[in-house]
Amino acid sequence: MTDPLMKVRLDHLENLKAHGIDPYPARLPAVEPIGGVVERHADDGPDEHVAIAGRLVSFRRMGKASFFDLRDGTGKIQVHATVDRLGEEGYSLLCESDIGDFLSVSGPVFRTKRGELTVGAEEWTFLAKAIRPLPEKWHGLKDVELRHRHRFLDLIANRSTRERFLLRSRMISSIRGFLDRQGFVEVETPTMQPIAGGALARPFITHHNALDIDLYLRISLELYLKRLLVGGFDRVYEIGKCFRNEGISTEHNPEFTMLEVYQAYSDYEGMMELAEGLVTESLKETLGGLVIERGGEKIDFSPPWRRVRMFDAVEDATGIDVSSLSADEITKAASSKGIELPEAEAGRLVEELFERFVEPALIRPTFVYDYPASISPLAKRSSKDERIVERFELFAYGMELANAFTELNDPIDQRERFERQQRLREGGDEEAHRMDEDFLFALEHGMPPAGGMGIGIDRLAMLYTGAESIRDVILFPTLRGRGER
RNA sequence: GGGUCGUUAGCUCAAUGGUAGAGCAGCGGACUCUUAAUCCGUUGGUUGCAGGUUCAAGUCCUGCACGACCCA
Repeated sequence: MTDPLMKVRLDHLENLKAHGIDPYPARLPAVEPIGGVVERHADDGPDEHVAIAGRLVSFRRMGKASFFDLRDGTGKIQVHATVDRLGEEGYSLLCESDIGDFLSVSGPVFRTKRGELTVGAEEWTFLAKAIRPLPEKWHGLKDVELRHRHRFLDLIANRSTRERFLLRSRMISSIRGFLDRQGFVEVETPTMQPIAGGALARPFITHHNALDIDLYLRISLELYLKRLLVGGFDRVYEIGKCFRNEGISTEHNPEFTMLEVYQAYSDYEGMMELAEGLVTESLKETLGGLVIERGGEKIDFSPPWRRVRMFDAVEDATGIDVSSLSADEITKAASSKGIELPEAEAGRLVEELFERFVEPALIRPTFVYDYPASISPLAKRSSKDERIVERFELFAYGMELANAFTELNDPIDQRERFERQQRLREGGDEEAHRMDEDFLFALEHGMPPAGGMGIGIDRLAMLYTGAESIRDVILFPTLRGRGER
């Protein structure tokens, strides 16, 4: 509390109290949003009195008269204060306000000589004191670390940050609207689960004291939503946080938001259509068009989107025929082209080649379909080739946006897949899927054929907003702790 | 996990190994149509932390913390 800038503000606070003014009153005069006043007076509005409230964002003091700007969530307006109308004491107390304080003001609306819409203050009320200074008004807050660590300051100082998160919010609303109109039911399933399944990833672990059991934070929504398919919810979705105990990058945050949708009596082709419908509708609603420009490239989302088999995409990019699905052959062929691959099972090798040589080049929206069964333990096998599953991932701007499949509803095959995953787990693969008897119990009661899809909401928001890092579309991204602030 | 870069006043940024500076904010003064207000004056620093080299370190070296980007 020795900070001199805080000292000044605390002195101002004490001075308010000395004049009988509560710096943090519980009640305030009735006010209306600033945006409404601005809108009504867009061109020569009514001659009226208004009452508004907001944060003091700039001050221009000129002796016995002053201008200052108040901002609330809807807009900003200039206020004119004079000794004539407020009296010596009222005026000088008002002028002792600091940038960042909250005030309410009432009086007539008028335009200055320069045409600026202004409220002539006849009365004012102090609403809340800020005892720390706000970031500088002109250069704003640029330090990336501070912007993430103190997002509230970023939101105050940088208009574009506010806009970005408003856009994210509108995007999610439009997705909800689209799914609701299609008859999908929104549900909520457990965040803390006895077995974290539905994806291949390391979970976070926590402990419930009263029950004395370990619980995992969910890594996907999948297995509970499929239980609901068994239960008769034919069209369900959930938008919620998932947690993966993995590294952090421009595309990964330990907690992130997923949309998962399940539709009975559909399949992965139905999911492709659903993806196209969902994204194009929400793009139109939030951005007003289907073409967005990212990194100097125009990306057209007009359907239908390109579809390419995973094996063909890998072969096109590397010249390696991976359709044999033999780890030895793939490793040898890669090696002859100077590509070193880790020792792994064939499906993993294909995935590795895909991620390295294909994914970054997928700029326009593309469905990559038909994946190795070995890396997709929850997807239904292709009727043509049992080593392949009916699965696709959607890519755009080099990012994975969605993952979908024809859901595996054969409980016997599902049990075998889990058993295979368990063997990988015992072999040291921490990301392999766990055996989930409770889920199998549900499947054994019969699950309708269905298509299911997961969409990374944060990634989609990156695409919509043009953000280069996932941290720019998450209000409070995960950061390492700091001793003090 | 590896590599590269960064961290200087509340904020945005300067400073050949040689006295740590500017703008904005703040403080004092002038000013009743300003709006990045203007004019005069002025305060403000453990240069991320800990060591080392040197007559001398914000600057060079080592380690650590935090962050950004790239790679795995």
